Amino acid sequence: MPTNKILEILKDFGIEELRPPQKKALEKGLLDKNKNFLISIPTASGKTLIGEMALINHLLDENKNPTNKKGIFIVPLKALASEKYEEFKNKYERYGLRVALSIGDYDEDEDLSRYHLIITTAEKLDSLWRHKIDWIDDVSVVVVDEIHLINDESRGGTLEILLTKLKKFNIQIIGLSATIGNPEELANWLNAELIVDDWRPVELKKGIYKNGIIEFINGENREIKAINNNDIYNLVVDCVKDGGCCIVFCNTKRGAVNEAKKLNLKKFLTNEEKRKLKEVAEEILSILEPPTEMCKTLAECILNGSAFHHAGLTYQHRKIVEDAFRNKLIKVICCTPTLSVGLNLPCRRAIVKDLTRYTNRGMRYIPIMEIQQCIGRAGRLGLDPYGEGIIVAKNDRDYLRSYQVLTQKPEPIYSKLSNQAVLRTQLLGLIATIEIRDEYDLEWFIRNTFYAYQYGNLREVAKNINEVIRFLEEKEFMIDFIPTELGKRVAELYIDPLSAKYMIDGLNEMENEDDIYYLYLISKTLEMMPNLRVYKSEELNLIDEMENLGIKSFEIEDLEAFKTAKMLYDWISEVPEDEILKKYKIEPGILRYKVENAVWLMHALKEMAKIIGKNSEIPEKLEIRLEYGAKEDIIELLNVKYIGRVRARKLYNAGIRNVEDIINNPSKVASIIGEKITKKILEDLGIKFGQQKLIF
DNA sequence: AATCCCTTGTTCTAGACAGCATGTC
DNA sequence: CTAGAACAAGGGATT
Repeated sequence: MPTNKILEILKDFGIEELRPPQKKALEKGLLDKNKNFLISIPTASGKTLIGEMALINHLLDENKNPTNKKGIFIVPLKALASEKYEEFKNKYERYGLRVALSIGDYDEDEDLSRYHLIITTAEKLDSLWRHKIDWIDDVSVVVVDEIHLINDESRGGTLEILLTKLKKFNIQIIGLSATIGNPEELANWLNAELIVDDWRPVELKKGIYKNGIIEFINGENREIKAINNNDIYNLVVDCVKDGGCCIVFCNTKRGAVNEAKKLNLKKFLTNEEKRKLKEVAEEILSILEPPTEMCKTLAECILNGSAFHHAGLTYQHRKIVEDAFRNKLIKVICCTPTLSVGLNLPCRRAIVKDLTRYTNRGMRYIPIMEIQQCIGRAGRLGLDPYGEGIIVAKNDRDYLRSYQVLTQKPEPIYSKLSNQAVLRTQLLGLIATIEIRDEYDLEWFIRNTFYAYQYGNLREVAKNINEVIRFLEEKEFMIDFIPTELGKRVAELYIDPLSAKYMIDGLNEMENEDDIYYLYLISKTLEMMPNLRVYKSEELNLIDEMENLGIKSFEIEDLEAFKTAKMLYDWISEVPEDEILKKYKIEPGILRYKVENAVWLMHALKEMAKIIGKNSEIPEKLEIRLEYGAKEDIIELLNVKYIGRVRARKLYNAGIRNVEDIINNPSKVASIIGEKITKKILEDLGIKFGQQKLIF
């Protein structure tokens, strides 16, 4: 497809002129379908559009009709996938392209072969691959957003293996990356043309704030009027009173909340804004019934024109905060790294409060790349004359580091394939899908990884790999590179083989069938880490309870797993959410996250039980109970569409205990949960019953 | 004896991907 | 390498 055809399509969405990096990519042969690309340019400078041009080039023909080739767009977050899905659907369905979203908890359609453009995550694509996708040969282009995530300790290895697999096919790969230290290396490995550029649509002024003055890297200085002795407050007010808005990046959730509390901007709000903010605050309080402490704090901040944003918020909370910020109602968001990746949420002034962060190896500097991505948030196209990225330096050491961060190039990225958990999961995946059938395949595959490309010497990784291979063989996931039934199933379930082994051992050694024991088994897996912290005062009680269940090991990790199991038990016992949160000292978002993981792992445990011939009924029940957070007696009601834990409990207490009761007492049901919903439920059931009759 | 102030000790720390089933005239 | 806030506990002085 010639370039001008692409430009014509872009005009359909109002894009008249390309930006410099986009032009550069075209000049270097982006539309040559056999040429891979690595695009390393700043946030918000039009990376995605480069990927889109490549997609259009493959998916549409001269007459703007589908070519029936496939394109895949890989993003790092589910939230981002949903956002892109909506965007692409709006843009490309008019040409007859069928767009699908395929992420963990949501599938557009089981049969993705009918779609042209698939939006997904690396893990999901990997998982699809394990379930044997038959359409991979139709794929002719893959765009990988935030490809530098290959550097991520826990998830990078998966992306790397996926890319290594994709490279074997005749597929054009377009990697989109933030600015990184060693783009050449990554590009060479990908056999890709490299585009590096620092062009930005809005100028970014980088500066360090110290002693009441912002010193910009370009030499300018700006004195900040001190209203009080809170540096962040003064910086925020300085921006907000000119009609701007800010994002403050913090290194802890508590820090983000505390900063947000201190930023009272009432003085700068119009009455109209105050009224609307009140509505937003009420919306926040309506998410959870009753509202938790966190909800109340957030609502109070919002009345002041500020907000916090971190993993403790539920998705609904986050969405409300993000939207209110986009609508310029909320003037400042104090956040953890939740906002440093992905999401399009620009501001006029991005403030970095902390340069270090606590890790499992103690306090460490936050990578230059991450901070550059944070400050890259500054500058709203068409709204701000320029963006300001400011680091707050508390002392001389901070000042030096800030200067480094703002002027030096980011760290190089490194393969994280040495991560044992990733290696176990990935090698089993490759063996289960018969992509690796013997030692030669294995060696050949490893040689093609980024790891091998970077380190050359394979001796170190060979040791790791042999260990994993031995483990897989010993635990009967495979015999002589032939996957066993167990191995295949574990690969499909997408759990760490080590977790599968824990589960199987646990099921075999089980002395009783208490619900809590099953919850304990899944809490012991790596996938559930980190577990809840156990305080000294709790230890003896926990050990006591564990002994009664026949658990014999009382390492601190075991106690933590058991405490987590107890929390999950409370969840499925319908203990009110706010009570659970208080008791275990966590926030709503974290509870949801834990529960989501637990549902997945309980499903895996059920499958493990089936495979080794153990009772799978209890895990099956627990899976449903975890999903809804409910007791056993209302499971049947929960299986009915439109009935969740609250409606089910109401109905149950009123004597409606199963599907039959619903059908026989529609008016009673309607009086409890409303007529509209009852009608919907009956409609749904009617169809189901029709099908059942056919079977009889 | 109750209260207050200051010092010392202790605790705690970011984020977020993955599974589904169901046989068959 | 590259921490610092928040809170609890304890000691001593003051009222």
